[in-house]
Amino acid sequence: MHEKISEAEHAVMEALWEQSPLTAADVAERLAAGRGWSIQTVKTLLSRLLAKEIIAAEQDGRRFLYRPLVGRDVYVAGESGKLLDRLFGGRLSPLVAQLAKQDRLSADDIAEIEALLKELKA
Amino acid sequence: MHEKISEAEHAVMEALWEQSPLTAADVAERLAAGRGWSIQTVKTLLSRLLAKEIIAAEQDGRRFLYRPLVGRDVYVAGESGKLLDRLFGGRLSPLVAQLAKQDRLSADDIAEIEALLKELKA
DNA sequence: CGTTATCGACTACATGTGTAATCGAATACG
DNA sequence: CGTATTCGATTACACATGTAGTCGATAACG
Repeated sequence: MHEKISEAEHAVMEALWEQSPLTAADVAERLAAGRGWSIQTVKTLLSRLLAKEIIAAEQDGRRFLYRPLVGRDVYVAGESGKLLDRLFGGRLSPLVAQLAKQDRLSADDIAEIEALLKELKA
Repeated sequence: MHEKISEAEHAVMEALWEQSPLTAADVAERLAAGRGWSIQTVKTLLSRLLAKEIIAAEQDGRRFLYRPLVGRDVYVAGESGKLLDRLFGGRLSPLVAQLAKQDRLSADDIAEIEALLKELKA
């Protein structure tokens, strides 16, 4: 089992999931928009992810190329599962009900989910 | 806007959402099963929640009776929304797809969600 | 070849979090 | 009435996290 990914680390992972391998500078550049971190910050986060064995680094001359060891789908599955377990007793329908109450479901969403469910029953 | 509720604090909140008002000792007793915290730990968490104005305390003789200031539904809505935004671009259908892939949807779940959606369209 | 930019490694430091221990006041028990 | 228990408040302390700065080595530039 891999260790916890913090919020800031998650931002780094998103960059690596979008494309990899990348150097620290690449990652920093991709995150510059949203987060405005210094390159040092990005390097620290990469080191921590490396220590947690959530990414791997391959040496390329003087620098490293980083790549994810954990797939985005695995991460997303874990996080979704945790939320469901913590807040909804592991059941999805209360979540759907909750989101409906928040008006976070568009007609398109509803149609899409219905199609998905129909697929599942088939 | 209220502040962040940590994992440990969330456990305390669940006790208070289930019943309130409660004394620190009551809360500790209810959490004894799952977490096995010392009473001091529970008191610290209550103090922190109080400082964050997530709960309120009403004095009752020498001790306090604690009650939530933030409803469970509000908390749950916030957490669900954050997860959806962070991992699914704010859309629900990819989450459903994800959970389906994990086999976390029983036939009952599917039926229930379909009923919910039908309701929403009406 | 000398200077500057850059690399990874190490260090820093405030704040949040988990998990209590201690303390002085008050109360309950005997 | 004296002692043990309990209360809330204050303090403690290690580890996680966000956010860098510094340092010694090296590479790129002029």
